Amino acid sequence: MKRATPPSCPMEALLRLITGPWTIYILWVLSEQGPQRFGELKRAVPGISTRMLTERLRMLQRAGVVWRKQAQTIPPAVTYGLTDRGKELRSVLDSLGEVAQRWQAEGTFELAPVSGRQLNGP
Amino acid sequence: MKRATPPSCPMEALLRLITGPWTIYILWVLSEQGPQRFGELKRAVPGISTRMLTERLRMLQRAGVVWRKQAQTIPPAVTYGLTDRGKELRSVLDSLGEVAQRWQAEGTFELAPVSGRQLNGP
DNA sequence: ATTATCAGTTACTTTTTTGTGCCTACTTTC
DNA sequence: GAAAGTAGGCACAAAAAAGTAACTGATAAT
Repeated sequence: MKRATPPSCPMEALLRLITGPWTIYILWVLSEQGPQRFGELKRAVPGISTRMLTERLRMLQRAGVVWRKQAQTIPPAVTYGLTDRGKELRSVLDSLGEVAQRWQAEGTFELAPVSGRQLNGP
Repeated sequence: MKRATPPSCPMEALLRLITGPWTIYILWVLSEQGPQRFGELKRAVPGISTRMLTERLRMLQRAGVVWRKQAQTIPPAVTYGLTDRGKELRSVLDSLGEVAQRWQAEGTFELAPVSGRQLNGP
């Protein structure tokens, strides 16, 4: 049956963006290591499949968070990087990571997902 | 086959927590409206199923973000609320919402999920 | 001459997640 | 005396997400 679609929230889009497996990992690599080519990125995010990487990048691109530059050479060379918007996002991730680390340091943060999906992040 | 499990990230647990449908919505209601009983909460989060609400609350509870007080009356009365840790999380959500609203105001933030799961938030 | 590289795309399969409906057991209300 | 509310639990089915493998097309290297 259809999935319930409750009223939308100002954060919904943003969360839909950074949510989902690999996404933050990708953003992280991109902001730490700078613009990368597809293959580099794939190697930098160990375990990700081509399909997933493509999909996530397309999503981030559509959201205007990541740019894509394609050189019409053979073989093709495609480079991805963070847009200005993407860098704004980075600051959010930083503050998120801050709390995460604080909690981790306190050590009391146990997390046994019941039905939580895998997140796959760095 | 098994899902790929790449190296873990300091933010993984935190993201796994606030990720997933309804979760932020629930946290939001709890922090805006204060402690609530199960039924109230369910009505405050329109469209959520009993199963989902229970599951999310259990998860948040295990993470120490939400407390649960059960009155052994008949019928039973169970109340949920944010712990101190949960309130810390709130500040993160606030800053997240800040960026979200800014982007929304700019209007350039389009988001057509390719294979993004539903997030279901307020 | 076969193979590898690049950046994907497509189709197919499996795994995970979510919704639905039915049940509890007692009390208060219509 | 039947119905509704309370806080869920359980089993089953549907839907969505992610993995896998095979394919693209031209070139460069072995």
